[in-house]
Amino acid sequence: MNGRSAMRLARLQEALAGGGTIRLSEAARLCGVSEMTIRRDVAASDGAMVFLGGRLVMADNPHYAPVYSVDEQKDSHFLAKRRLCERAADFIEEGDTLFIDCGTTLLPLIGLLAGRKQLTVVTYALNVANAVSTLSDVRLVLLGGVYHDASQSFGSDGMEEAIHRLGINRAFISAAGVHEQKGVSCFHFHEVAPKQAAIACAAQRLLVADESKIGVIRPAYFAGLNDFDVVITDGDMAPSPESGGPRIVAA
Amino acid sequence: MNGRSAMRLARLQEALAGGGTIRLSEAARLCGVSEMTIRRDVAASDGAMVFLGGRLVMADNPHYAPVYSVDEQKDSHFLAKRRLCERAADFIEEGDTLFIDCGTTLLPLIGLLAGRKQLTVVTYALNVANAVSTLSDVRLVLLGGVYHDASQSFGSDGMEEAIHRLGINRAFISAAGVHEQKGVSCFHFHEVAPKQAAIACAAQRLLVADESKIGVIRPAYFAGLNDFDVVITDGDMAPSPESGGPRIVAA
DNA sequence: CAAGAAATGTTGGAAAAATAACATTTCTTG
DNA sequence: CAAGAAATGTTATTTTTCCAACATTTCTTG
Repeated sequence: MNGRSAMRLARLQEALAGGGTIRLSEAARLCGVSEMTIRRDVAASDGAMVFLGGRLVMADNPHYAPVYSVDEQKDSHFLAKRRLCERAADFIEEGDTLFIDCGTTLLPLIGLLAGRKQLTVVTYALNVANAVSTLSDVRLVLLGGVYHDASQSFGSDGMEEAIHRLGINRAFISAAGVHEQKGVSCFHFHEVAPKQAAIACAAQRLLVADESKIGVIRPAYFAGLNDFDVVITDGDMAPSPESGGPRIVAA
Repeated sequence: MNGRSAMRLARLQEALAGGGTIRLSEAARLCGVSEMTIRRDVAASDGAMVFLGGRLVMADNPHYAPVYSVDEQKDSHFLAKRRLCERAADFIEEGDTLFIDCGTTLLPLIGLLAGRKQLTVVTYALNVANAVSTLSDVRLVLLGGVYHDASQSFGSDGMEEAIHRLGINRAFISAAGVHEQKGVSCFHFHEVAPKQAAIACAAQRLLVADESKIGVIRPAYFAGLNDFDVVITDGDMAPSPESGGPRIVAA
């Protein structure tokens, strides 16, 4: 890549910063070069932008929209997650206020909310909020704060309190690690407070985790298995022997 | 459109709810029909989804909406807004904490923040937050609450207080109406509180409005012209005669 | 300023996507 | 269940996008 090429790329990236696409022809005109040069610029760049049917788009940085793509196997567990979310959606009732955790596990759940009546979704995740914001008939409450890139979510001091002020029927919680003895954990410590607050005040607590999480321990512990009413998973989990443990739903 | 077709469309829409795209071939496989049928489904539908270079996308996904488009003229003021934002960006200094208002006027400003050091952006708008979230070197604080579709922004009781707890150097405020006598106004009442709070505590207050807003009055009044230190516009605005009025910057 | 290198433009053909036309299957309905 | 209609599949054609090859221009550097 050369200096002028970098300038052009920066200019285009600027134009795309607010989202959206630019036609190749317009990009060329905007930069005062031929279309071929724009193509070459983009091809030689770091992949921040890509062409999609003659239009220039910001590449799917995971910060925005995860691409559903089976053959490209970007997310090998997508189909599993979808199945899990279908099971999870069965628990939802009309008029519910749902807490939906961050991560990609619960994203397919959003699609299943379309058409349901009188739902409210509470979340602290940007990707979840974006998905819900497109559903005109679902109310969205986003718990704000400082943005954390790694988990596409927000954290703040007041979040715990904010959650307690809401009446949450069902909390759908995701996790990076689920261990029979060592409990449920995630990667990022700022997720602990909102997760715990949601678990503390929701009428029903549902843990959703695909098999890759089962038997795994991650740095930030946030709950024991018994803190959940339902565990939805496609992994190996022995049904609780004694009463009092969560109900295990296989997907 | 027929029943099964509607089912397929719903299924695809579900898959796209989390954002992203589906290849035509995958969509066909997902629905168990040929690619041609999917094409026909989408063509006969209400336009909620569109094809973009062999991929299916939600039409309202701002990530894939055409931004700069001469023939499609979706936003005739795009170039003007870009110019305004270039002027606005001149005021930004290293280490600043910026309040950025909702709407589309200030969106091009985000692109101009890339590469600047030590910036923090405070906003209550989802589209602004999405744009900022892609900039790895800019800190983002999103003020959450209940989502309002019309302005793609959030509103909550505690927002005023939350803003007052932040140290804001510069507030970039947009408006739907700017009137010499009747002051500055917007469409939605929930925007009034955050705008006023930002104006109240920012060290520098900048109003950014293209010519279509000048001389216009909208339902929700939120400030007088004298509450601003700088007004950046490409419209007709007489420079303040007496001292004390805002500095007018033409773009 | 000449020679070489790098960048950009132009052109033509390969690949992919969009569309049209027609064949086949599936669904109604009497 | 036969006839017609609707839906879907298949194939061919057109259009568009993509890419490689070569031509031209612009930039370096001695």
